[in-house]
Amino acid sequence: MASYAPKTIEQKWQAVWAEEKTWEVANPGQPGFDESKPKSYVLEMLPYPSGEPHVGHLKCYAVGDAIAHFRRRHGFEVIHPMGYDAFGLPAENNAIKTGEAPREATERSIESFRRQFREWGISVDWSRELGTHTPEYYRWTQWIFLQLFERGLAYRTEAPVQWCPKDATVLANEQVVDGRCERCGTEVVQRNLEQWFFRITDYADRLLADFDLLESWPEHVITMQRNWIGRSEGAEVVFRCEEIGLDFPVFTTRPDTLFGATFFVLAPEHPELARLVAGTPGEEEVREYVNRIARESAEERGAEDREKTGVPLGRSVVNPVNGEEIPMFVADYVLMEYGTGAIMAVPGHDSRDYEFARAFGLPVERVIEGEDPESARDARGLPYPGDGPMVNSGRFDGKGNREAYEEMVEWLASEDRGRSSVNYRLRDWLVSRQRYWGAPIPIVYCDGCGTVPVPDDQLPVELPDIEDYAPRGKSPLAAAEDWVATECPRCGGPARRETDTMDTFVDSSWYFIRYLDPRNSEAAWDRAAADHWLAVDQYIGGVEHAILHLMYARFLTKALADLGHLGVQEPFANLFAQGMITRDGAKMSKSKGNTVSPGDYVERYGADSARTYVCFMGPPERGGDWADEGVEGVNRFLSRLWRLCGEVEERTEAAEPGEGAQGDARALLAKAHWGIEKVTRDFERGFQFNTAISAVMELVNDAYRLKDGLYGDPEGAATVRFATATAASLIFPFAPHLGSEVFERLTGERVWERAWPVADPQLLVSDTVTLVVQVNGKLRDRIEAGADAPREELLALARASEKVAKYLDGKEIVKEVVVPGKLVNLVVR
RNA sequence: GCCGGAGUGGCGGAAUUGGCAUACGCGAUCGGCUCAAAAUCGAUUGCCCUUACGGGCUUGUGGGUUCGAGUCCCACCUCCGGCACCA
Repeated sequence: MASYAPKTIEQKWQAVWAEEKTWEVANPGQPGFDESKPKSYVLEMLPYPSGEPHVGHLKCYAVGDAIAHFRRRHGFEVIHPMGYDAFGLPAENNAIKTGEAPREATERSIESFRRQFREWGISVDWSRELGTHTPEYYRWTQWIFLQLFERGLAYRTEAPVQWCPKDATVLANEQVVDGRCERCGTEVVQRNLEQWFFRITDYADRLLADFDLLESWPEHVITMQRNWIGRSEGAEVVFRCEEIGLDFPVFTTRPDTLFGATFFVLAPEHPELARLVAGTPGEEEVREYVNRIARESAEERGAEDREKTGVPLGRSVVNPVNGEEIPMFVADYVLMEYGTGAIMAVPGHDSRDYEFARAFGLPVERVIEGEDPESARDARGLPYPGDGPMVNSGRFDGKGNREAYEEMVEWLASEDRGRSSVNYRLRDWLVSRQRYWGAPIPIVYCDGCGTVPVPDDQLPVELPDIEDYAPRGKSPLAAAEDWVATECPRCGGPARRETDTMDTFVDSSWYFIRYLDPRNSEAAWDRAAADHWLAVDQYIGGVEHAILHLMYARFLTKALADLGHLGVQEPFANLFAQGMITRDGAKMSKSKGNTVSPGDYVERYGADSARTYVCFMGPPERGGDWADEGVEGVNRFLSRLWRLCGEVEERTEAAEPGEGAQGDARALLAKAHWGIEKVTRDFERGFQFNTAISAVMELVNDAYRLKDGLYGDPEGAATVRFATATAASLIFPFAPHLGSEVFERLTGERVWERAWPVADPQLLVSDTVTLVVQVNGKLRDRIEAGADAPREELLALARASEKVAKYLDGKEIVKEVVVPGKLVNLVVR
C-alpha cells in the first residue's frame, strides 16, 4: 500500500462532499427538510477576509467543525454556514496606497479564503455563503438601521469622537489603543462632530439581566461585559451656584458621605465652565488650563501616575444637606463622559479627592468612623472607603452609613434636591464612520423636510464607485457629487445623501440571522426560518471579541425582538472562546516576521494534520505556542493509522468481533470501547480535544503492539479491524478525510452517515484491578486483585506482600484504609 | 489598584469524587532494518544517591486539614489576559 498521501485522499473526499452537497440543510417547508431531527446551529465567527487565512482561523474552524461533525453523528440536523465580514479598513487603506478598488482586493481575499476553507475540508453549507459587502446583504443592514431609526433607537447628535490628525479621520474606540491610532501610532485627539448613534444604553439593564438566559458562556467573558457596561447605583444630587443661579447635578455612589463634601469639581469640557468664570479675575487661568488639557492626548491624560492638577474657579456651590458653601474647581481627573461631568469631592472618603485636597491644601473631613486606623494613610485614618457609623453628619450621626445612605436619598428626594439614580460606563454605540468601504447610512437631508429616511423600496443605497479614497476629514463619498445630490423621498425637492457609512460591527451583528435565509430578496429573513434555527447553539470565536462584537450582537437581537422580527432575546446560547496561538511565545505579526501560514502546512502535511494539531496542542480555550515538531508528530500519528489500515485491510476480513474475545483480543476490544468513552466524554466536557486525540493515539498504539499476535485467529483479526475502524471513526471530527478513507476501506461505509459509536459498559470494567498498597500513605506494592474482591481479601493480599512486610516488621497496625477496587493503606506505628 | 486565568519533567501538556503524579505528543539516548541516510519498527527517558539490589525526593513558596493533597483551607511569590482617575 502506498504511503500516506494526504493530498490525494483529501481531494477525493472534498470532491464527494462538494458534488453530493453533503453538508447542506434545508429550511422548514423546503424540499429535503427533515423535521424528525432536532436542530443544532453551530457557528464560528465569520472571518474578515484580508490576504490569507492565518492559524487563528484554522483553529477556530477546526474546533467548530469537530463540534459540527460530532453533533451530526448524534442525530442533529446541523446548520453550519460560512461568510465574510468584508467591509473594513484594511481594504480601504490598501486602496489609498495603491488605488485598487476595495471591492476588487476584497473579492480576491474572499476567493483565497474560500479556496483554503475548502482545502481544509470544513463541513460548510456553501449554499448559504454570504459577504457583508454585497448590495444583497447591506440592503438589509440598511433596513435594520431604518428600523432602529423609526423607533428612535438610531439618532444623530454632536459628540466628542477620537480623531487621528495624521489620517485625518475619526476612529472607532476599538481602533484607539492606549490613546494612539492603531494604524499609524499617532496620538489621537477629541473632536466634536455630528454622529449617528444606536441607543444601546437603553438596553444596559437587559444586557446585564439576560446573562441568566445564557446556557454556557465563559465566566470571564460575562465579567468583561459586566465591567464594560459598568452599572453603578447611587444618587443624583443637585448643588446650586447662587452667584450665577445655576444648578449642578452630580452623580455619586456615596450619598452617605454628603456631609463630607468640602469642594466641588467640574470636568474641563463642562459646558457651563465659560459662563461660570466669565468676567472673573481667574478667567484667563481657567481658559489656559482648559486649552492645555484639550491639547493633551488621551494617553497623557490617562497616564497611571499622573499628578492631580486643576484651577480654582472663584465660585462656590451650596451643599444641599447642610447649606455649606464649598469652592468650585476645574480639574482633569473629572471626566465629562461619565455621570454629569461634575462631582462633589469628599476627600475624607475618596482617595482621588483626597489627593486633590492634599495638592491644593483643602480641608479633609471625616463623616464615617473607620474601624482600623492602623491601615490608613494619615493619622486620622483618611481617606476611609469602608463602612461604619456616621459622624459630623447632623441628624445622621450614630447611624450606620448604609442606613444613612437610604435616608439621605429619601430626604433629598423630598426636598427635590436629588433622587436615587443609576449610571453606566457604557456609552451609546457610535455607528457612523467617515469612510468609504462600508454600508452607506440610508438617510437623506432635505432643506424642507429635514432628516428623511430612504424608503424601504429604494434600498439598497448603493455604494458608488469612486476614484480617490483618501480621507480628508469627511467621508470620501462626499466627493461623489452625482451620488450625493438626490431627490427628497418625501417632497421630491433637491436633497443630499448622508455620506457617512456604518461601522462594520453593524454588519457582523446580524449575519448569523441572514445565514438562515440568505437568498431572500423580499425580507431580511423569513420569520419561520429564524424561529426554527435560532438561537445559535454553539458559537465559537476568539476572546478578543468578548466585549464589542458579542455585546453589539446581543443588543441588536434584543432590539429586533422588540420590533417583532425575532423570537429570541439572546443570539448565542453557548459560547466557546478559543485561545490565541503564538509563535516563539509572541503574538504573530508581520512586523515580527513570526507568522505561520496554514497553507504551507496544509501543503506539506495535509489539512488533516494541520487541523488535528491545532486541536491537540493544548486545551482549545487556552492559547498555545505553534511548534513545527508538533505538526510533524500529529502527521506521524495519522501516517501510523494509515499504515495500520493498509495492513489490516490485507490481513483481516471485514467482521464484527464476537462476544467471546479473550486475552489480547479482549484487551484491544476493551481499549477501543475505552477510547469511544473517553473521546465522547471529552467532547461533552467542554471540548477537551487534546485529550480526546491522545486517547485515539493510545488506541492506535495498542493496536500496533497487539496486532501481530492477533492476525492468526479470526476473532483476533476481527478485533484488530474493529479497533482500527473505531480509531478512524473517533478521529473523523478532527481529520475528516483520513477518517472517511480508513473507515470506508475497513467497513465499506461512510463514516459521517454512521451514528457516533457508543461504548459497551461491560467492556469498560475489567475483572481484575491493580491494587495499590500503601504503608503510611507511601506506595509500597502493586498487586493484581479481583475487581470485586471484598475488603478482607484485599487486606489479606496486602499483608501477604513481601515488599510490604518489611515496612510492617516490628510495627503495630493502627488503622487499615481500604478503597475497594483501588487501594489499601496500612497505617503503622 | 481592581477583576479574571495559570504555575506539574528538557518542552507542549495529562491526572473522574481527595486514592498509582508525569497519560499522549515533542525532544533525547540505544537497538533492529539499510552499503548508508531518511523513513519506519522496538526499547529507555522526572530528579538525587547507589556498580547493583534498593532507597530518598518531587506538582511556584510556606503553613494547615486528612490514613492519604497536584486536587481542599490559610498566607505569600511569579507569570499571562482584561479594565483602569468611572465619582
